[in-house]
Amino acid sequence: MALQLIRPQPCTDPKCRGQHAPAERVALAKSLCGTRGVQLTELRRQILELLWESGRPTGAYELIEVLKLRRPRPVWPPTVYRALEFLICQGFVWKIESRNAYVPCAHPERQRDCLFFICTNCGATAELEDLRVEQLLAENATVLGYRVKRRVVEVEGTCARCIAAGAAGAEKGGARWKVGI
Amino acid sequence: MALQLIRPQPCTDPKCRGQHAPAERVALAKSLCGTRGVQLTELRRQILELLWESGRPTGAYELIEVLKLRRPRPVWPPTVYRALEFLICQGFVWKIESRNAYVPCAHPERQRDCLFFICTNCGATAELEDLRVEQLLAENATVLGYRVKRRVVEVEGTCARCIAAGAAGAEKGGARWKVGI
DNA sequence: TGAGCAACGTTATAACATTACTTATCTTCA
DNA sequence: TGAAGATAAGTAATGTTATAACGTTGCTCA
Repeated sequence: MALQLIRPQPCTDPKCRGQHAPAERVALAKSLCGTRGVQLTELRRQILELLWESGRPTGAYELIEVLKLRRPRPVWPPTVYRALEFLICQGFVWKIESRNAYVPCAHPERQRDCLFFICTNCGATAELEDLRVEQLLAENATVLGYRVKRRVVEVEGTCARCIAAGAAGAEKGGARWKVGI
Repeated sequence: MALQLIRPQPCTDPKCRGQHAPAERVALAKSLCGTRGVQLTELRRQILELLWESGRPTGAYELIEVLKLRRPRPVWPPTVYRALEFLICQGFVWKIESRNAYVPCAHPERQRDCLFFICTNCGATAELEDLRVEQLLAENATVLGYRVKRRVVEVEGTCARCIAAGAAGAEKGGARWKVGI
């Protein structure tokens, strides 16, 4: 059951102009798991790959659909949610709270909270770090007396491609998986 | 069916050290609705009041429970979601995306995106504006070529009171409504 | 050889949200 | 007055997202 559509994707972090192939990112995750003494099992690997292939925030139930087609036996929600929890804990995946959907993390080796820019038209998601934002949030937290655990920064808008295409509410989809074989 | 527990709450925006009573905030909403030519109906007003009373992000189904007790006839999800949509559109309520829950807006007259600091222990939520954060996000959006529509900034942590109380995962609740009469 | 553990399977259900259609209420103007 | 239109709310059903609770598998290691 070979995977389809493994192709490079531009890294959306301006600090990293390179290109990342999903396979390469999955290999990095595998390697980090080795270092950390945890397992990137087949299911976990498969979910991480699917997220890389998708190219947009993807819901758990969408993943379940695809996994049902690609795996010998059907997969149920708790299984997928457990795998997602693992991937999130290890820093390989982010949850986009404003969409109840998941995206792969471009730089799991970094382990910092990121900002996300999400195109409401095509779903394209850009992930980046900005320490200045983190600093401002920390500063505000101090003023309020809060001890920070997690930052959720999600900016919804329209991406450059969709602006160029004049799209401001036309299509809704985004990438789709080639399923089967 | 008079409301209980209408008491002042500290404004969590450092730019505004005053105290806001829920009743006063509801009156402001009423007045703004008048100006805008829209109606703050009984149901909408009641939901806004409940959110002010609650003192923490409150889910739609929790509101439904209370409304079922306080209103002559039961209330169903679409009714509440419609009212919430109205309140959000008018800037009287925010949705906390990371919790699928709702909080009243301390300054509906302002109409800007806010930052939220949410205590994972007691639910206390601080709302504030920081133009510097907005600017940084705008700057990043420009670099990425995104046109910004909405910002979601939610910082999870522990509030000063819970830190002082040594609580780092004990209770889970927060304010509760006095229901009835 | 069976205790301990991590991962996954399975059923059921909780929690959050929307669709589609109906009914009520209010306004306005012929 | 009362018909037409607009706005809001009622209701049943359903869709979507997430977790609880318990069982099974397969591996490791004493």
